[in-house]
Amino acid sequence: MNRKVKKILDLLSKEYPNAACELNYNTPFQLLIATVLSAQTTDKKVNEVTKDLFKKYPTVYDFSKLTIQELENKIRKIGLYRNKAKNILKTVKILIEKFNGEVPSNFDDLVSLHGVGRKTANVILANAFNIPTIAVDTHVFRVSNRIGLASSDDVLQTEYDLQKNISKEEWIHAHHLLIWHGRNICTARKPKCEICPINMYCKYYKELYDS
DNA sequence: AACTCGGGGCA
DNA sequence: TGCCCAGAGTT
Repeated sequence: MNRKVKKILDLLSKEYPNAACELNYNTPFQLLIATVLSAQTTDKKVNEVTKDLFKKYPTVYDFSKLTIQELENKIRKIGLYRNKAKNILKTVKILIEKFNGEVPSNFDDLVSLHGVGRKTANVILANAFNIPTIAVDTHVFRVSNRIGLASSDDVLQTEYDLQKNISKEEWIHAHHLLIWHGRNICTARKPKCEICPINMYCKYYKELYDS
């Protein structure tokens, strides 16, 4: 990892010691469901729904007994609930029929599931299977672009592949730091550059300051 | 590349 | 009220 990246992550870590993924789950399957649900919404909302859902339907086999209408009703307070309910039940069927009821632990199988794209697959690989990767969502992408850390998620992935000096846990923490930073400080509109702890390293802020 | 899904939170 | 959101699928 290059020096600038490390310095930026150190600063963020010091500034936001409690930044972390807040999704509630106990198993890879529950993480899969929670992550599919989390698209275009917040962890807080997802947890409100999954708390009751995972208590009554903890496993993939429990989910397989749900009808589409039942699942829609249970996740209705989250947006996009029709698509998500449909995708989840399709995925549950595939997990049972093709993957012996287990969540697959490789990228290609994960993205073959309904409702699971590149970002969700990486979240599952990193958090459930201890596999080095990083999920690039809109926040990570935006923050990375602004500070000149990377111009694409592939570059961020490469950054991770190249460095072997920090643990997976540290890198996942770094990932959550970037997301937290993107949601709260480095927002898409009206970013709070004046209180940003890493503005001295930021290409976006420098251009703003120069103009 | 553009469009759609979407209820709820917040200004 | 209007705007926006820890994406993915379709056209």
